[in-house]
Formats: sequence, C-alpha cells, structure tokens
Amino acid sequence: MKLTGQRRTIAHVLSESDDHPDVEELYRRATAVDPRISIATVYRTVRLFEENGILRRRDFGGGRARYETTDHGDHFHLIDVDTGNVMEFDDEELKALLAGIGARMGYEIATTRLELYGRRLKKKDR
Amino acid sequence: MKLTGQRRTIAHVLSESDDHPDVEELYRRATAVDPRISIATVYRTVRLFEENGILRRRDFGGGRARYETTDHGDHFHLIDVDTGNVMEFDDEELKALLAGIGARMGYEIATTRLELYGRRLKKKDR
DNA sequence: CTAGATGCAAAGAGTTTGCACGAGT
DNA sequence: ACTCGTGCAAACTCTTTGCATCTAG
Repeated sequence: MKLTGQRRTIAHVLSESDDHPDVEELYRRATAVDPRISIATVYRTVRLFEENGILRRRDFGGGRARYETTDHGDHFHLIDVDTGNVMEFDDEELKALLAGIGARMGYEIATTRLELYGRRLKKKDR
Repeated sequence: MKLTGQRRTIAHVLSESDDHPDVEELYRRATAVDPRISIATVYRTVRLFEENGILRRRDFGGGRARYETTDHGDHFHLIDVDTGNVMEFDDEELKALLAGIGARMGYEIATTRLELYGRRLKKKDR
C-alpha cells in the first residue's frame, strides 16, 4: 500500500473524526487540508481502508454510506431521529442474547446490524 | 386511492409473496400477470403502499430496497450470508432488553433495525 | 524506472420525475 | 367529465471505472 499524500491526508482526517462521516463530508474535510484531492480518490481510499480493516462502512439509511474507524471496537448505534445525532453503545447481555438466538435458529452469527432510532425522553419522564 | 388494474395486480403479487422482494423482482412478478405495467409504476405503487402502511421498506444492503407486507407484525431478520435467504424471528426478551438500553440512554425507541447475518451451522455443531 | 495512484469525465445502478396520454369513478 | 394514474425517457444521486498522466519507492 503506497503512502501517497492524498492517503495520508484522508487517514489524518479520519483520525480526527469521532463521528460517522459520509464520503462527501470526508471529501470536504480532506480538501480543506489539501485541495488536490478528488472525490474519486476519496471513494477509492475509503474502499481500500475498508478492505484493510481500517474503516468500517455503515449504512444508516439516506442512501449514502458512512464510515467509522475500527479502532474503537465492536458496538451498536442509537440514532436520535430528531437531530440525526449518532451515539454508540455496547452491551454484553445483548450480544449473548443475539448469539443464542442465532444458534437456536441453526446459525453462527457473522455480523450484526443493530440500530435503535429513538427520541430523547423529556426530563420529567427520566 | 384509485384502484387501477396495475395497483390491483401489484397488490395481488404482494399478497402471494412471503419473501422480501425488491422492486425489480416485483416488476418481474407483476408483468408476468399483466405485461402492461412499467417499472416506474411499480416504484410509485410501492411508495404509495408504504405511505399507506401496507408495505414496509427494508434495506438489507446491496443497494436496493426490499419490501414486505406489514400484515404479519413486528419482527427481526436473520440473513444467510451464503444463500441470501432471509428468515424472520421475534423475541420478547430481546425487545425488552433493547427498550431498557434505550431508556438508560435517555431515549424512547421509535424504530429498531436489527439484522443478523450468519452462516448455517454444520450438523455436527448443532 | 515502474507498478500503482490520481484526476477527470463518462458510465452504472437504483430511483424519481416531467409531460402527454389514458383510465377509474 | 375530471382527476388522477401511467408509460416513457430524461434526470438525479451515489458510486465506480477507463484512460492518460503523475508519483512513491
């Protein structure tokens, strides 16, 4: 894997991002650092990084893929339907339950896609 | 909502389908019954039905939307990664756990998207 | 020096839409 | 009749790709 200027820039942008940007957003952030980057390169790089396990592709609907670095492990997402804000969570009991359900159906679970879409509870309800 | 021949045909095809067809597959099945249906009409009808709560749109990846009738209630999906076969399951404990996690994070869950992607266990492992 | 990366624009895939014609109530 | 639906093709959005050029190792 050749370390080009573009790849370095995109990798840097990714390491600074703790949200879940789509390609266009990555392109925006990358060209802000170095304008000599094309959107095609962002697509190609993102795919390369995904193949090398550096990035994980997520699909939260809306037709565009979004990306997150793999370096903070396995987790699920809770999306605020009003703000679009994406939060992460993890739960061992949940993981165990899912694996059990899969096994009961005769399957070994390879990937789980779990997203909760919710609305913030009012203070008085919490 | 005007009951046209095309809509009647598409509705009929849907009622016969217990899988999760995409638009192209619906188009194929519908034109087999009545060839005077265009793909644009299938797209429009599917959207209409979704807005009226008759259909639910699902996205199992692969870039195309897939549809299922809403008349068999709330459930989750297990997708066989080798065959692409989609199975449905339900689990009360799981639902309760998810609601609890949401509440703990200060959210009321509106929608859940949960798909397990797995590989059939070999007989000896089951 | 040379394999591989980039930019650009064109091509793809899935989906939507403008417009004139056609059909349901 | 009059409104709404349909077919067709063009338009749109996101993503990929062919090709000539450039660059890292």
